[in-house]
Amino acid sequence: MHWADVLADELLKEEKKHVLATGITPSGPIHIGNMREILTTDAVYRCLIDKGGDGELTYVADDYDPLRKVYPYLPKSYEKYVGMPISDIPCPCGKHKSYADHYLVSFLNSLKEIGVKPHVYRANEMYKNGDYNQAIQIALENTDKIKEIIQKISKRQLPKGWIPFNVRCEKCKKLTAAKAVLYDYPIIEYKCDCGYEGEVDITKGGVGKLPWRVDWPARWKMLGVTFEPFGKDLGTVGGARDTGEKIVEEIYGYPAPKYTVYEFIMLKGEGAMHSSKGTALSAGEMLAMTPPEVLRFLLMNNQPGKHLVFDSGLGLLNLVDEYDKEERVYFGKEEATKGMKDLKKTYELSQLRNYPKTIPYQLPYRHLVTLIQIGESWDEVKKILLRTKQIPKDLSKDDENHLKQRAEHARYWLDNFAPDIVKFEVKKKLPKVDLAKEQKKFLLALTGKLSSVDWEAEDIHKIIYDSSEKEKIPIKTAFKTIYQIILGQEKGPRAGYFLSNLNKDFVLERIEEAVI
RNA sequence: GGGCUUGUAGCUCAGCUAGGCAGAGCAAUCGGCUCUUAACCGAUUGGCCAGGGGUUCGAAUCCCCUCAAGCCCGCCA
Repeated sequence: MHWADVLADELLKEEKKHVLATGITPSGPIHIGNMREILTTDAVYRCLIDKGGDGELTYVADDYDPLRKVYPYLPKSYEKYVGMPISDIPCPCGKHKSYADHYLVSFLNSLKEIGVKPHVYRANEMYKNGDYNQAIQIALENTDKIKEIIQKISKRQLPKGWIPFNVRCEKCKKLTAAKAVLYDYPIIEYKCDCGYEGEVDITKGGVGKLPWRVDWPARWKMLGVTFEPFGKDLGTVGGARDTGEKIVEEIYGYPAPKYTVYEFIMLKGEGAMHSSKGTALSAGEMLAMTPPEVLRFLLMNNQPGKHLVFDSGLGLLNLVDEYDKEERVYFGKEEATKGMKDLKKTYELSQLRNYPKTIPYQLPYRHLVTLIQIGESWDEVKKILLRTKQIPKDLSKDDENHLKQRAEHARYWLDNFAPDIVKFEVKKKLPKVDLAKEQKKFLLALTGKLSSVDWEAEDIHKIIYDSSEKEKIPIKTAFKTIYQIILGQEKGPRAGYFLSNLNKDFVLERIEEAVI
């Protein structure tokens, strides 16, 4: 059984409306590791609905969290904002409503692109609307109990006078600097490090925030959360999950949600991704270089507890191939190889929305990578594909869009991540090369045969061999010569296919020019 | 110190959430066609399933112990 089905079954033991929650703090670029949380939950959600359950997928952006420090990717001037809620800090690029939105908006766009549609909550609005007021009041009434729970389970000593609420100083706007002096419902008197002394009324929204270890359980109760996964960093004994479980049950009188712990995603060669350390690829970038169904496939095909290595180099091509193979097997075009697990479910969960009824038109991705380096626009690529009969004339609109979309991803990958070995450029003019006599002889033989041949990959391929044999030139030199005069480099894509995708007259003229 | 995950062919891994013949891909070797850019096709080789114990008619699979590796926690979230 697919892991998502196992989790969904677990939830279905209780017949009620399930709230499947995810939450991420948009304090930096949101990366694919964070995306795993959402896609994992989305998978369970889909399985739940498939099985006839009732559920909702939610995403809480904790944008009321204070900025912890000036991250490496921030200007030094942000020093003055440290401690303020990230929804109250100006946007680094100036185009968004706030610092939080700067990262959140692009992540929400990525979610849309990858086919996830959660109900989005913003913590700053929930606090300011007063949604948290009751939870805050209950927390403050139970200060001693909460303190005891946290101290006992996390083995952490909390300071004297600690209360489960961080007041936001009215003067310096920081959540991290004010110390409560006295609590007398509904007023908290406080003294801030900035020198200000004041009081806030907790029945008014947005005057402060519950600390994380209390905020989380409060939110479970408030939203009726029944399932929420979390990363392995939070899964540790004595961590927020442990204290949260106790707090939600004993203070808020609500059962702790079910969960799964998910592993991190490593970037090949760079270790785990951390938004704060800058070793992260943003979800946006990852999606720009990877077709969305393929990215989903990567996560759906692996249990959440398995750590993944994302290879933004050549490994990406293999991943796409693997997906395409899965697709062929799903539609019965190919035998399953042993080891393909939960093939049907995995494929279906990889789809953005509706499952296709017939197999989408497939073009080998590696070949597409070559083609888009020959044709500058999709129209040109399409022309080549039609001319060489690599796609049928009556290709459906959906299939064309699918290919076009893949071409865009491949293009982004080539421009930003692909290793040089797969890159080339068809030079508009003959590159400067000193050809040896034997190379010219080979070209002469080649051009004579090429001019009279059908412009087919196999035939061209054969002619290259014939010519090299006839002129007694090593085949390696023959290929090298072709690449030199067309690409200005010594290696290139498989010659037969490559040339057949170029215009015949162009190739003949180029050879002629080179021989002179 | 604690937690999680992993350990299966030379490499990367599936099989573990139904206990029932040990599996794939790549590499290697041989052949086809002098074969380019992780692209061809066919065949062959390759394993004490980390080690030990237990449960069972039967264990890679379930339980316990040991060893090794990776990551996380022991600031904040």
